[in-house]
Amino acid sequence: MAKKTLTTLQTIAERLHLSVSTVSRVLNGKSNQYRISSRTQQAVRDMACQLDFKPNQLARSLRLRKTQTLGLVIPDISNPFFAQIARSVEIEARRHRYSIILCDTQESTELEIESVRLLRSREVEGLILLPVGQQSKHLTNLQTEDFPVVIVDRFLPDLDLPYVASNNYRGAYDAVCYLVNHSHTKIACLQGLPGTSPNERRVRGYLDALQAHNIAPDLDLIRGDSYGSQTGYDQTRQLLSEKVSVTALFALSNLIALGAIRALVELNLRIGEDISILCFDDQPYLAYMDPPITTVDQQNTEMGRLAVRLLFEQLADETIEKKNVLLPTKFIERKSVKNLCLERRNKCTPKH
Amino acid sequence: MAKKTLTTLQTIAERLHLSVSTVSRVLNGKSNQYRISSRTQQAVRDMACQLDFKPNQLARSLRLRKTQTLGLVIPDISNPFFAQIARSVEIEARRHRYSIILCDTQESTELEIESVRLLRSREVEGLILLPVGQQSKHLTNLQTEDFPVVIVDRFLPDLDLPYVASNNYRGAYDAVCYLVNHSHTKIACLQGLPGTSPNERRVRGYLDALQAHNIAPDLDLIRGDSYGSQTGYDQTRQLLSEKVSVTALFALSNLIALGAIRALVELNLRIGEDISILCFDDQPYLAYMDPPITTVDQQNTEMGRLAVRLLFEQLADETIEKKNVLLPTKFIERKSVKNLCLERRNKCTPKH
DNA sequence: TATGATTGCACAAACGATTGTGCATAAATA
DNA sequence: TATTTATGCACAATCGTTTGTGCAATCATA
Repeated sequence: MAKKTLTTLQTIAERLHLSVSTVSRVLNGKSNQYRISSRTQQAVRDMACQLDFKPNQLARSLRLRKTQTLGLVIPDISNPFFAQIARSVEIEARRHRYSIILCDTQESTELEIESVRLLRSREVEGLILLPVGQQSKHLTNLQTEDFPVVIVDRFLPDLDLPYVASNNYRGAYDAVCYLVNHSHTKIACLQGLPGTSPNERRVRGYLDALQAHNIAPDLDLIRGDSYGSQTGYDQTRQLLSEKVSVTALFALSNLIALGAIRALVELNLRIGEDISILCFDDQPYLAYMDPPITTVDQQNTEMGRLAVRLLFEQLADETIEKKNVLLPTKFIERKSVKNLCLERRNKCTPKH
Repeated sequence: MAKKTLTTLQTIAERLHLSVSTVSRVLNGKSNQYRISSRTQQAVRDMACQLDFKPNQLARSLRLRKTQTLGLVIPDISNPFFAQIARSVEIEARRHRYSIILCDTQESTELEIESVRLLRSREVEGLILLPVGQQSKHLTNLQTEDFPVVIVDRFLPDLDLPYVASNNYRGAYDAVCYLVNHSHTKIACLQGLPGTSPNERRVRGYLDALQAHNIAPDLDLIRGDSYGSQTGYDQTRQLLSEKVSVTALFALSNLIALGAIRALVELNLRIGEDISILCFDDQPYLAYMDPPITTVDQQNTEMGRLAVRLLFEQLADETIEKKNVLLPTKFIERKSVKNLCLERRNKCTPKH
């Protein structure tokens, strides 16, 4: 028997010969404020429980102008890096009794635009936005209209919105220093999507680290155009057919590394011996590869949590100054980088 | 300048000296039905565009009793297996102009109960539910109240709700046949969470495959109690310290496999040589391990898509008979299983 | 016994959209 | 010209909540 007539305040009110307002007040804990007798209170609560009353959040939100909902816009939820962030966002939001509407933009700016519009149409109170990152025009609205939003991971230079991201520059800088300290000088950089901030910052870190060690960067060693594994594979094959002298690969994402590794295996190159590799984004499996891959880990969980926290600060206090946060990365040394010459050890400190 | 007074139908109506109803009808394409002059139509459209009118979906949903929203309840969105399903659910839902409210239950039945309640309170039109899977009491409500829902991955025996899952039995059966055909007889089964349907079906497939080959199953070779990597590690160490004769490990999830692999490496056992391993859930990285791991792949994307499709069938036609779907798995042969004896090759067909 | 304070609740207006019905004015027909 | 029909829109109810205000009935006080 489907109970098709859903329970509302009205249902309860009628059964008890009360008004909806009274019922509402009781269930919202405003009994004292409005002097509802404890007999009535009990009756209302009992009936609500008996009928399994679930308040209609739509009506509530409409009236209150508060939806207790955040929008989460993400380029690809199946990417573990993003999924980890999504998880901590959801958990942190739930702690505040907020729900998450999820939009996967499939790395398409068009879908991103549509998603933001949709979410605003659904009256989310704020947005956690992981932008595709190559365009920002559509986001300036958010800025000018002062809509609560926190940008995560990829931020956009000409946009003054609060963001939280890894300190990609520093992470890359340190990683390359590590390579150099292991006597690598011919280091290829397998980059992700050019024009996106993590990529640009990492490339910059790569270049600066080289220069800090008086190694003239060879721009031809910077290859690639996406964070995916196919790029890693293609570029590695291409590169090694041209530049046989490369001794190390610096992959700017774990997927790129995965592709590169496949190429290396096909080329019968032993990782950590014939060629070294080091990549961004630690993932559980990287510790189990043979050899285990040395990585630059990002604090994904912290990133999500912090984003939500910054967003709530905006919601609570509209005049708060917009903060930007760069989270430190963590270098995880494993066995994929060979020390070419144990003698040589330089000091290494970043420029910025 | 924050435009704090948001644009509503009223705003447009006032500016044009029209009624809200007229504006609403124009924007909903009912101009002809209600004979709105084309001059008025144009004016309304222009003004809506000029003011960047975004219809308040709350109000709309409340009135229409349709939220165009589905709830997605998932045990752990950071698990790539679930994340892939989530992605295809989101994409398929969006194709139908539906949004997804995401709830991560953190593998807790309690949070699952709370989530279902919350989502119903938010008036989602249906649920895609990946249950924690060991309790079903709280889900019988959905059944008796005839609330649209599709269960994914883990289904519950005493619950008559439509589900979509992999054919775990067949997948496991085939996998074990493969092991047996490679002359393994001492095969350990590193299981996931007992009591959950995928686990039970896989274990059943494992047992049946052994018996089909006249190998008496040793129940002591079935170990473990969770889908995580720690279990894989612990159980593998424990097992190999007791049962040195085991020649192959059948891991019921990729994370379990990962843990097992770590243990094997620590024990200086060469995978595919000293010991063989085979696992459920293909993931990109498994092809890049050394050696590449042979797996039973599940059609995650298809699972998500199908779940949404079944849900929409329910929404469209309430009298439709509830379908259950088992998707075939795909065996992916790589190099982690050694053929102990090239001579021996048995025929192998499943019992069910 | 008036008067005032207190108790306990109901009425009604919002929130922003949709939609059945009604009512002018204009055009078409008799 | 009188009547019908068509045109073009407005009015008001509704979805389920929340909340400011009002108003009886009861109680305490003078």
